[in-house]
Amino acid sequence: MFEASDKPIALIDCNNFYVSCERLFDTSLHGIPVIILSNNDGCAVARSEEARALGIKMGAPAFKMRDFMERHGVKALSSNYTLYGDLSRRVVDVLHGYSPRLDPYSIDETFVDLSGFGDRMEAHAARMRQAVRTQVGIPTCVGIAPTKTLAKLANHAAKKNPIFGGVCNLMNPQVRDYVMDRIPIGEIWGVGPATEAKLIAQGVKTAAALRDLPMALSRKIGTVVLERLVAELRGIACIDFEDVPPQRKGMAVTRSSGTPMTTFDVLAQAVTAHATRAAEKLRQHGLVAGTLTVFFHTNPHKPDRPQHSASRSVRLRPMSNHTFDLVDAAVSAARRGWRGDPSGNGCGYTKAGVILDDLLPEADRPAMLFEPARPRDARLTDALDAINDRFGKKTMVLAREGFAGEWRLRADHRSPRYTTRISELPIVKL
DNA sequence: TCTGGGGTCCTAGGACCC
DNA sequence: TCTGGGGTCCTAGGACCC
Repeated sequence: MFEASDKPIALIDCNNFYVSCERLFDTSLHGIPVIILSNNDGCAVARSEEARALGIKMGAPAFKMRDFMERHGVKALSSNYTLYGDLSRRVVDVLHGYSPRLDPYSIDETFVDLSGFGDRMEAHAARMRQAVRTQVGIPTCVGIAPTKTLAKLANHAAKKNPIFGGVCNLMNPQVRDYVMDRIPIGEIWGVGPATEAKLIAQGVKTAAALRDLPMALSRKIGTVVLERLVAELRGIACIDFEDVPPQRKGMAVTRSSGTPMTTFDVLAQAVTAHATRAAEKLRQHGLVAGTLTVFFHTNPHKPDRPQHSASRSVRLRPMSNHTFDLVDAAVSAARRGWRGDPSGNGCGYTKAGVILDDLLPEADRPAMLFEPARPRDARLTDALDAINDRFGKKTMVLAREGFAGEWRLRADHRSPRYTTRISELPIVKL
């Protein structure tokens, strides 16, 4: 019924991507421990090898390790997604020269179809790696295997074990067995903490042991998801190679606020800003949305304080990507979820967001039997986008959003947007 | 005595990923 | 004082229908 695949898939993954991006423009960051902080400078989302060696964990809250970082000379930077996104695009541009079929998976990883290269696939992968290194400046590792899950595993091995020289090829069953015997299940793509605990309780500890788990048992432990994963480990491809990106299902703009939001007015400012940004993103992608959800909640890390969370959805009819439609819907949804004492003071919400669902290409938007008497004018959003594109984000905003930005986040240590802002270009001194 | 069964759709919540 | 943001997929359970 299912056949083991013999088509090689490569996964090329950038090493410590965010840190590597920063190091491209600031050589003083080489050889020292560096971490990149999440939005709001909250916790570590990327670490250099040196930071890893110090034991700094992914997701570690920054304020708890301030002393530790000072003692060990750890440099912390705010994240600069504009820069990372641009460099990511450049990496994919280079990869296009190495295979006709690419499946970009995340900001720092791309699956590459290597079928047709035969015995030369390893050498080809090494050249591809070198090209990214010299043309963009980012170090990478490559894993090759017959399924995506095994390619992830191969990539992991290439990163961990210098013996592979940056390219680990698991097309050979003997090499594959050797590696799988040594990889703990927690490192496998798709095995999170919950599944890991269940498997260990069953005595399953390595990738090889999971591969050999009977299918029926794997389904019992982790539904079809785990069953599929076991098949992938056996070399049976269950996760498609997607060289044309599928239609996206949803889109979200959510932010923590620098200070807790205690009045409806401030919450409405934040929600207005998020809905405005969500509308921009829709238009950039040429989409319209059919459902809008607003949520907000208090700080879950402070269980001793009063907690409240709310989520309200509205249908957008007609489906829309117009800033005014989305802001109207979002603010009225927020009002329905708002809970405050009689004087209007709320709980102190620390996070709010706008989520859009039922996305459709603008051209496929269904016509309404009764269109609104005065449809929103697209020329207005065109002008808005043109101005903000030319003069920078948030040059023009709705008054409702305000400029005070009591809810706005911190990013005290962000590096310049070297490659996407003329005013922030690096300066070369001769 | 005995009170249907099968199907669809929607939503909330869990798990996982980077 | 201070703990990210943006996604996907799956399941269970309720509402509803005939």
